[in-house]
Order: sequence, then C-alpha cells, then structure tokens
Amino acid sequence: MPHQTFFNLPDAKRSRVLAALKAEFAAHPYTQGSVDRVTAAAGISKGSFYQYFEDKRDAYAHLVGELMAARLQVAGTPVPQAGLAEVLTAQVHASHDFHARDPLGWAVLCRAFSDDSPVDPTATGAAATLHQWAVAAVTAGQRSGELRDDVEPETAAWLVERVLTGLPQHVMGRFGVTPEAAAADGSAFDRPQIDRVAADAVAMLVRALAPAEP
Amino acid sequence: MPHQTFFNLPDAKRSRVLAALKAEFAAHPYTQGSVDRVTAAAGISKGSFYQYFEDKRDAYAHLVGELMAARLQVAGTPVPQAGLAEVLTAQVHASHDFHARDPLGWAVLCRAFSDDSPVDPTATGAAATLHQWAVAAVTAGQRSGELRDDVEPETAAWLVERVLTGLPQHVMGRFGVTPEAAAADGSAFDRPQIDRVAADAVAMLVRALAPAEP
DNA sequence: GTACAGTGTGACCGATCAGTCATATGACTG
DNA sequence: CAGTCATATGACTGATCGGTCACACTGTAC
Repeated sequence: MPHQTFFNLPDAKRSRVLAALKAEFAAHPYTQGSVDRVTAAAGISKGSFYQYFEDKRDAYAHLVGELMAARLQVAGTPVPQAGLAEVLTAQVHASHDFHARDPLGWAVLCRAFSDDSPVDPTATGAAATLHQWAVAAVTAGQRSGELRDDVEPETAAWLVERVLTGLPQHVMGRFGVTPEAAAADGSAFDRPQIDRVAADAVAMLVRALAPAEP
Repeated sequence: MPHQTFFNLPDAKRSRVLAALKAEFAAHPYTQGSVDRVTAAAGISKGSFYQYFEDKRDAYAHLVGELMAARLQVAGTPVPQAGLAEVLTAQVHASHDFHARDPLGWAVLCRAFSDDSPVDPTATGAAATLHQWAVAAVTAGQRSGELRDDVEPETAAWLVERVLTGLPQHVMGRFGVTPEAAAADGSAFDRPQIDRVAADAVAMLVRALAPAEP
C-alpha cells in the first residue's frame, strides 16, 4: 500500500504521478518498467517516489488496483438477470468503452493479464470479485437450466474469461493496431470488422455454454 | 540464427548448452533470463556463448524453434479426417504427452505463449504452420457442414487456440502445480481432476463450433 | 529568534546485465 | 620447428536498475 504521503499530495501532483505510472506500464511490462523513467515523466525526484511508495511493486499494484476498480465500474458487477448472450456482449462492450475512455489504462490491464506481473490481476481485490462473479453467474445459470450443467462451473467460467480477456489482444494483432496507436487514437477500435470478431466470439461462447438440445 | 560454431560442437556439449538454455527459460521469462546463468549451468565461458550465438535473442529463438518443432512432431499436423472432438482431444493429449516427455521444454513454450517474448511462437516457422492448419481445419469443417459457418474461420481458429494454449497454465494455477514442480515430477498432471477439466474444455469447444441444430 | 516535522532532492551504492576483446589453447599443416 | 586457424576464456566495459541517505527547504509552534 502506498504511504500516507502519497494520499496527502495535491490532486494535481498525485494524478501526474499516476499518469506517469500508467504510461510507463502501458509501454513496458512490469519487470521492464523503470522507476527512473516514471519519476522523470512525473517531474518528481526519485527520493519522493520512495516516500510515496514502498517500492516499485507497491506502485504497480496500486495502479493496477485503481484501474481494475475503474474497469469494474464500467462493467457493472451484479449478476444480471439477462441471458448469457446479453451479459457477454455487455462485457465486450464494457471493454470497448473502457478502452475509449482510458486507452493507456486499458493497455496496462492487458499487460497485467498477459505478461509476467507481480500482481495477479484476478486476485487484486476487485478482480477476484470479477472471477467469483463469473463462477457465481455460471453456477446460477446452471441451476436455472439456462446453462449446460455437465461441465464444472470453474472450468466454464475460466473459458469465458480466457476468451474475453484475450479478445482485445487478438483484434489488435489481427488488425495491426499497436498498443501505442490504440492509446493515441481512441477510435482505433471503431471498425465493423472488429465488431464482427467480437460478435462471433460471443456467439461461440454462448453456444459453448448452452444446454444440450433435447 | 546460431553461428556455424554451434553446430560444429560435439553433440554432448551442444546438448549441454541447449539443456542449460531450456532450464533457464523454463525458470524465467525471456527478459529475466540471464546469459551468465546459462553459461555457468552449461559449463562454458561467456565468450563461447557469443561464439555460438549472435546474442541472447538468437539463442532463445533457436531454443523455441527447436521446441516448437518437437511439439509439432508429437501433435501431428496433417488435417485429420476425424471429427472435431477427436482432433481437439488429440491436441490436448499431445500437450500432455509433450509435457511428460520434456517438462522443461513444455514450460518454456508455456512462457513463450504467455510472457513477453521477443519471439512470437505463433510466427516461428513451424507454429505459423499450426495456426494455418487450424484455420484450414476450421474452413474445411465449415465446407463439409461439420462446423457452423456463421463465424469467421480466423476467429473460430483463434478461439480454439486461445483455449488450448491457456489450458496448461489454468490447470497449473488451479491445482497448485508450479512449473518447477511440473518439470521435476513428470506425473504431476496424472490426475483425474485434470482430465476432467480438459474434457470439459474440449466439450465446450466442440459445442461452440457445432452447427446450429435445425 | 529556535525547534521541530513533513516533504523534496539527487548523488550515490551495490548488483546485474548483455556484449566485447585481448589473450590462450591446442590441433593440424608444411 | 614455425605458422595458421578455429575455438575457449573471463576480466572488463558501459549501462541500467531498484533502493538509500545525508542534506535542504518550508511552514508552523513557541
């Protein structure tokens, strides 16, 4: 956890530090991220950095935690009563919205899920909630007969999360959008082809979890 | 590409070097892997290392290429005439077999797919073939009516690969098997629970790609 | 004025890293 | 023997890194 000094900071300065952290870990995976570059970008001294944070990991964990919270706020956690297709589509759209709102933050979370991160984003408080929510949603769906019940809820939830979390990177790779470009151009994802990919993925997930036809 | 000197090496020494590389990049992601540790483990001097390889990346790329080739040999590339379920199950079993045969190599490939690798394993010659094979298999299945044709083959192939490549890490995380433990104990994956997870995943993939019931 | 507390600073430390190079070895040639 | 060539070596370079620390600045209390 960051030291109190960090929270005592004037808002402007604190958000400058957060922005610098975000830019750094959007451009580099955790181990490659440099405290020196962060302090230079934030316009603070290295000594100050270590008065704000316990260490590099502490700063990174705080950043990821904040971003996960923001991401979850966009997505909305409560188990909805809608059908699975609607829920999944909403998740995909939430990812899209979050990217449009905070492209750098989105890139950081992408990395946190794929690179070697000292912080397991699925264990970072809010996101553990996300996973439990997914498992709960699947279990509930199974009980109501809306979802097939011949697979373990854990496995089903994993598969859904696995596909959803990989989707952004897949479309980026497939359509040649780099994280930097995506960050610079908020509309880089406004393409019908990309919507098509997302729709296909959702359709396949829905079918994967649908109960067997009698 | 490694220099000729590497291929001139006596078999024993060359495989010592390869084994050291494998152990290093099984234990650390690429950026964390240390040439010093490799040379120490292989019992060669640093100077020799740089007479064998252009640089660290060259050695890593060579290792990954070799492992991908070995992995593909286990899996078997030709488009089989069997149903999708059989093909996918065979892929999962191939992964299992490869792990049993070469746990360290398996860990390296796991990392190459998930960590920040300078070598895109899906572009490393043999593995590009794997992807093309997957796309071809899906396209063929669509044409024959065995697979649903309302989704793009690229997207369907990606989803399948995404799930299959993530499966090992998922079961490792879920059942508390570390890469080191898996490497040390070849039978770490011989558990009925794990078979269950794999079977569930395959079942969901099959359903995801099945044509709509009339 | 002095004293103190909170905060800012950047030179510095020790470690690690990829990569180089002058030198050494030893086998083979004539 | 001398000469040549491929190979082996590890001290060294230059850079980066996370993290520390003695010191400076500022404002408040007395």
